[in-house]
Amino acid sequence: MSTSIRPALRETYHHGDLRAALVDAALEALVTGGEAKVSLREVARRVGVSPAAPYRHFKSRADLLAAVATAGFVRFRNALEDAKAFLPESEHLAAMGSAYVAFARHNRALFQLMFSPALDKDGDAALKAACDASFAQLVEAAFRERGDDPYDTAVATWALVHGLAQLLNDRQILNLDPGRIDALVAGITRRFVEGLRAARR
Amino acid sequence: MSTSIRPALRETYHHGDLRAALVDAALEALVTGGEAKVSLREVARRVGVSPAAPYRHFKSRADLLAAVATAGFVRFRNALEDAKAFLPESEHLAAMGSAYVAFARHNRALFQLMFSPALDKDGDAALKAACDASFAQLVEAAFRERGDDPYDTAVATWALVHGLAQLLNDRQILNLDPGRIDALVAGITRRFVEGLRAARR
DNA sequence: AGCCAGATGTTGACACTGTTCGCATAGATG
DNA sequence: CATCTATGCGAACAGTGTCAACATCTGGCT
Repeated sequence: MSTSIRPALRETYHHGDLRAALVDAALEALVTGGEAKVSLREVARRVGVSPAAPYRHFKSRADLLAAVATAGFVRFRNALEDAKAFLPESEHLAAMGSAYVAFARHNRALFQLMFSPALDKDGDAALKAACDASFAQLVEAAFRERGDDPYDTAVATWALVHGLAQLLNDRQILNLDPGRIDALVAGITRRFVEGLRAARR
Repeated sequence: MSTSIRPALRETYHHGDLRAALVDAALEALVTGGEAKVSLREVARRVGVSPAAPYRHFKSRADLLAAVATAGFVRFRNALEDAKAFLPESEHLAAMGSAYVAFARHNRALFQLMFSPALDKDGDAALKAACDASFAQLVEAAFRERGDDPYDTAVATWALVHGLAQLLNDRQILNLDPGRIDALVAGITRRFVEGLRAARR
């Protein structure tokens, strides 16, 4: 999984694939210490390289974070896709809703970063593409559910699961045992989808 | 409005109400430059005080941010309360939903800070209290709407508006002219509430 | 009134960060 | 082989959070 080849000391002057190694190290730092812990120097240190070396691959700290977020959106997209596979279309939206929240809960710091206001999505084409690819699936499923009013339906669904993910991650909702969270999320998204169908004309 | 009395130079050794002035300055810096711009030194500079002075009133930078967020939640609570005033109970939930999103849009940086994962809500009693007070109203209105299933209803409503606010603020939803956003939000929350009623047994 | 204790603000310092510069080296290319 | 370019190094700058020691003010006691 890790692209970092030489952990602390390396004998070759050039690293081989420093860029990927830096992103990996940043992801690790992100998981263990949160976004604040991801500093260029810290990441360089982990890879065993000089403090200025990352600048050959990233314009700035924000640029490194954007690369990490991009990697996150790729995983995110895959998670959403996996969720709906082998399921009838009628269950796609609910399944992806649950998967959306599950991803956020299992990748807390990464999810936070992916939706951090510090990221400049318009300035980074790769990031924007990875991000849009994730949501395209959600929108598509929403369209199948309510072709008569696809835009509002997509936005509402997206907002619901995104809000759930956000509130759970910020520990805003925690007066319940962790085991019941999955049931709660599944119940809410399911009921929401049923509500959509009931309102269909 | 501002508690800062002496803008740049002051003749008295003591400030008078430095704590409030610092919070005000931080709020200003937050609005103009985002959370990253809010540094203890910068804020001290704005108030015209030495770099270490803030430490007499705040344990750390995080502590100052928590104070700003607390002030934000007080405003937030008032905004929600104002929204439902002079309206029949049947419209409370929808009105507060719109107000929730409106507040987020009109106080972008502040809203981001209020829900920033960097804030330690459990560690700051005042912050937690101000935060809980805001949501208590939402929960109460949700309870009136669906007394048979209040918890899930409250969570779902909260998640929906929070997600909308978040997505709008992160410019995730922007393929529409600004004038129509209000209508979109109002439409979605209203339809959501109607869905709740239709599903009531 | 006069004095003292505590609260409040100042100065100076340390470690850490992002970022940039010029230099060194390795690998590819002719 | 010589050279060119990409990549890594080292030193330096300004800016930051944070702390400790010192200075000054203010309220309450006698």
